[in-house]
Amino acid sequence: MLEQTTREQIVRAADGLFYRHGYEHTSFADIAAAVAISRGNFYHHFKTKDAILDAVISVRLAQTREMLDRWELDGTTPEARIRSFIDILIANRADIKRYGCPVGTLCSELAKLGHPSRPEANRLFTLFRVWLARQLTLLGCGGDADPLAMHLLAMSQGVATLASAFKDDAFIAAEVERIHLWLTHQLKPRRRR
Amino acid sequence: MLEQTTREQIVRAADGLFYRHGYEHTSFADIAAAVAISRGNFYHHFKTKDAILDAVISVRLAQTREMLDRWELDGTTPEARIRSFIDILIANRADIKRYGCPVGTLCSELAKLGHPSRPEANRLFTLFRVWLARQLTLLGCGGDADPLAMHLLAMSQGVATLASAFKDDAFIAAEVERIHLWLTHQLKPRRRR
DNA sequence: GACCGACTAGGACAACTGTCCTAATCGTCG
DNA sequence: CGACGATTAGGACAGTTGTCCTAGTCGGTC
Repeated sequence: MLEQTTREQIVRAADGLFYRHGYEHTSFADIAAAVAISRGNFYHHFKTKDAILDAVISVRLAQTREMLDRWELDGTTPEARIRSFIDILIANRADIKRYGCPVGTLCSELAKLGHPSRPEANRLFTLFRVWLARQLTLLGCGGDADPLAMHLLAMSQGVATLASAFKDDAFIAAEVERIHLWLTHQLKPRRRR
Repeated sequence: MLEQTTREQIVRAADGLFYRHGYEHTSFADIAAAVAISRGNFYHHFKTKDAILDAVISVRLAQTREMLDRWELDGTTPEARIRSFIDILIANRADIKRYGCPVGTLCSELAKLGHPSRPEANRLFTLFRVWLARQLTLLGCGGDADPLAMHLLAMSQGVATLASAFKDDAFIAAEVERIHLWLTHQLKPRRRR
């Protein structure tokens, strides 16, 4: 952890810059400056800008899988795990207010650029989608699990977009509470049947 | 309508390109090529790229006001007007699947660029926000009108983001139905009190 | 000590960016 | 007709972009 290879440093710096400034608005020079290496050295590790993007996406995919696994272990019930997902809006609210959701904004940008790595970025969404659907299936949602997972994803994306536009903490808190309530209402009737 | 000034043509072309390819990814050359004029002529109408963006935003603001006014006239009840808003997700689904919401994606991009016109772009959101809040107030939502308006905006933004990522018509239809249902449930208890 | 691959620095390269200038053309009005 | 402002074309300009090359340094292996 203390010692990082140059390649890891590059990916980490690019990850942050892509999130904060966007993929296209981040140049080779920006990343090289952030890591304090020369552009020549840079080229030795990554031949093209797209290659860096691919590396960043694959790191994000790995980190997301880790996070979902952690929630799987820490949450005693599927319901608690889903609530972990909902609460990232609170935990990351400072960054979300400034730069939006890292997944949503990246996918949106790559869509507009018509970038070949777009499908790879979308897998970040799919990761959350199937994980949420699995938790919902465990709760007995059956065939509705996937639509409900998509609905949860959509709500969190919407909150992130508006939180970034209006920079409103109270709005985030209110929406998160609303989503928690929605989940409660969604589950209660199923238990009684 | 048949005869357009060069300036209007430029703004219209820039509007479309900013939506489809993003602001930063659209160059002077792209816009000039779309209107089939020289870059020199271009400069005669707009001194800077930011000036074009400002013109595009102000046109979008005007068009949005027009649309809201039309809904105001066409919708016999506040409820019907709100449902007009919800249904734009259906009406514009083809573009939304490809490029996302014109308002949300522009605001997100300008946020990452730290662009000075960001507040102006956010006014697009505010237009919808206060309009929805007014309709909800008319329905007797009182102090909850603004939070409910924000919730409606958030849901539509979330649907647009995921629709663009997954390109799924059925998802859009299901979410729109869900939002309509939410509105119904939101209003019924208030009428009885 | 000789050697070799991994790593690094610095800069070259053409293409493109937004910006700006100059000269020519156009339609309109006196 | 002559004059004038609005419009247009074409290109110059410096700066930046992603890409690539060459030369040098370093650490470890025969």
